[in-house]
Amino acid sequence: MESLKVLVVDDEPNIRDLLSASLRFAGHQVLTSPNGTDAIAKIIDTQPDIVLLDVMLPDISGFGVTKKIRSMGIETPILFLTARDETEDKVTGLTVGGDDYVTKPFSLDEIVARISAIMRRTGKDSDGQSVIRVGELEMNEDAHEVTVKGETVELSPTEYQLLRYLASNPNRVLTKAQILDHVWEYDFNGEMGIVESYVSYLRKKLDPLSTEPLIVTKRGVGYMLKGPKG
Amino acid sequence: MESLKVLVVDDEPNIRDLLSASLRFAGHQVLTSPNGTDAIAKIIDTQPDIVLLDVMLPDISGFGVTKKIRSMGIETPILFLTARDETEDKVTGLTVGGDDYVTKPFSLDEIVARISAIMRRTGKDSDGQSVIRVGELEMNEDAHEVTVKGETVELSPTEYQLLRYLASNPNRVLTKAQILDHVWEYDFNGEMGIVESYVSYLRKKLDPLSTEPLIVTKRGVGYMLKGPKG
DNA sequence: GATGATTCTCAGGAATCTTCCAGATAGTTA
DNA sequence: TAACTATCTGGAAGATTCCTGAGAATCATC
Repeated sequence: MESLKVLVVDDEPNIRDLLSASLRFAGHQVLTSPNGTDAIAKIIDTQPDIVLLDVMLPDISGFGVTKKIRSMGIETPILFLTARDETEDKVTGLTVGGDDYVTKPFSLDEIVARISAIMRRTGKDSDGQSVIRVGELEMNEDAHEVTVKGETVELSPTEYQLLRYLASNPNRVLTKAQILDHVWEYDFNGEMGIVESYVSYLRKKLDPLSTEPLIVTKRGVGYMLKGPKG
Repeated sequence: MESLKVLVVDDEPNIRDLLSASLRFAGHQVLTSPNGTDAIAKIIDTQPDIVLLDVMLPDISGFGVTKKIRSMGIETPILFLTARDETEDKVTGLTVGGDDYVTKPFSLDEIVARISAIMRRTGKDSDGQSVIRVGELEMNEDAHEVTVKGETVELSPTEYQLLRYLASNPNRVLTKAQILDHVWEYDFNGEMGIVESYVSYLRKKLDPLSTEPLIVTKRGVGYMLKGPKG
């Protein structure tokens, strides 16, 4: 995916920083805004490619921001950030067009994936690839479908996210800390042993179908998804 | 790697000196700071390329420092230093973006390697090469994979670190004392005989694949990794 | 509500790694 | 050649890391 101009709107500095760092690292240009009024001004002013918009803002709600800019003919796609307890009905009404939403707390990997999905749907992503291919493994992002040598594999949401993170970084060792930070929600405060458990789950599902083990353990370092020419 | 401006933040003078000396020797420009407040000021003031940041500081924690500077839009990558026991459950959020962490006690070689890795990932390293090549030996830093004449060799963490140190200084004799200081953790208080053991382990794994012995003994001096034209 | 899937923790056991030791080997000096 | 020293290497104890099954808690679905 090419570089995008992303506007992050959230009143919590922690969330803004988390997303800024992550998106900048992914190669995007990031602008931030702490409230609705400022956000509207920045959207008009800087014309971002996509807006990450918290629904609950101190002044104007994310809903209000959307109405405002849409009424001005600005069609920038929006990825809403909502608290989990806010009713789904309220949110689904918002996600017209290419928009989408994620619930807090989210995982960073999920945000990046959703942004890619939106850019694909709105056709603003030139080299948009919805299929991740690593050797015998294939992940169809649109269909959320995983196959190994053509055989479909059923994965739980967390399993899918873990595999996507590994498959996005083939032939590169990822530490358990990195995996935890990318795949699990940012407020997860459990042990790193859960990564081991999920790697175990994935292996049990994937390895029977592949000719050689896909996920290799680098003892003392982390895990790596082995691709061709590795 | 070109010369970097590195800020070392730790309240223990020993650690600061250890890292300073090591990084200066590696050709970097080093600044130090004993606490969080001073660190924030120095980061703003001097704009270092990377910060080595102890998590446990007398005033503001490493996390606090990170939040502060990130909220000011400073995206300098951070390498966190954490005690082993305080880590396991608190890793979440540490490795966001280009950041990384190492546990105390660490080995100096590991610090240098991690810095290189971060610089490669954040693209601030011009001649970023993740592969060390010495004659028939090849070390892929990303995959943590070692090959001799194309054949893969499985190494334990310590074996890998030792070989990396040797391979980073080809055709140059390294004393056992130097090797201990660079490869083993700074609080290691065993004998130098362990270097002999590990050299032996490496030879047993590497020599069967190479056309001539890779590691040569300079009796009374130390060891040397033999490269071409050596 | 009931059922089943999913997430997460925990603990035993397996596998690997680190470290030390001591006897074997090889190089050096008298 | 003999004695001495440095190095090599196999073995073993102990520590660490990883794997995986079992079960509790939570969530989703009917």
